[in-house]
Amino acid sequence: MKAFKDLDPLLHSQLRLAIVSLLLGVESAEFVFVKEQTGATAGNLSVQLDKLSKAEYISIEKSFQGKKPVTTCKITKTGIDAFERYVKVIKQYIGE
Amino acid sequence: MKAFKDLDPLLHSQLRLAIVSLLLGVESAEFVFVKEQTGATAGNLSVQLDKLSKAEYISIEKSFQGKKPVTTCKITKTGIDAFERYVKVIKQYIGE
DNA sequence: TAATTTGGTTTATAAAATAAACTACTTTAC
DNA sequence: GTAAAGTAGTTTATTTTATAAACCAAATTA
Repeated sequence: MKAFKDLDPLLHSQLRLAIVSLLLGVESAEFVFVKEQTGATAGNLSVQLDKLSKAEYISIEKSFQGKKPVTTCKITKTGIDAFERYVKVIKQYIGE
Repeated sequence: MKAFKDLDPLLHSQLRLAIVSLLLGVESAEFVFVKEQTGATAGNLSVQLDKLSKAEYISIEKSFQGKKPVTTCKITKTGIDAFERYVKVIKQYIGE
């Protein structure tokens, strides 16, 4: 049974998957960097980071670097676990 | 660069991905079978099959088995190619 | 000091998923 | 034979998501 609901809908989104995948490879990343790497618009990115943050898949810290506001994102344990589950399911789909 | 738009949006949908993945493993499949395997509602399935069919990722044939209408789905070359591209991209995301 | 850039957020619009209602039969029960 | 229930879907309406556009505040540059 390939129940389509098995794929975590929070991760199964073009942009959110790219974000989480990116964050997995780094200690943390700033808003602007994530924006550049994913090619997302700032608005879209802001919304999706918020969703991931509310689910506690990532943590977000706001600070200042000199006078510039800096938004720093970091994946959480919850996020890593969810991603690993997602990978297991998607692998069944792509037959690996 | 993990541009989030690289993931074919037609395939990057919970249900449509499940459908295409399922069809890849069989010669062809009937509506009711796909519905059972994916756990989709008939309405949702009807809509998504239509989209895949319009993009020519699958072909749909309607016939009768005795007196019952039967909708038979089959993946096309276009669908297989699109799926293979999708797999390449998603693998970059899940780090394989 | 007026435009431009930076780093975002908020709000509006477009697209997708889902559910509900409906169609067109067929089968079963009375 | 006819009323109720089942099968195999489609169509339409509603809700949820994704995306884009508009906006804001502060800083920088011309």
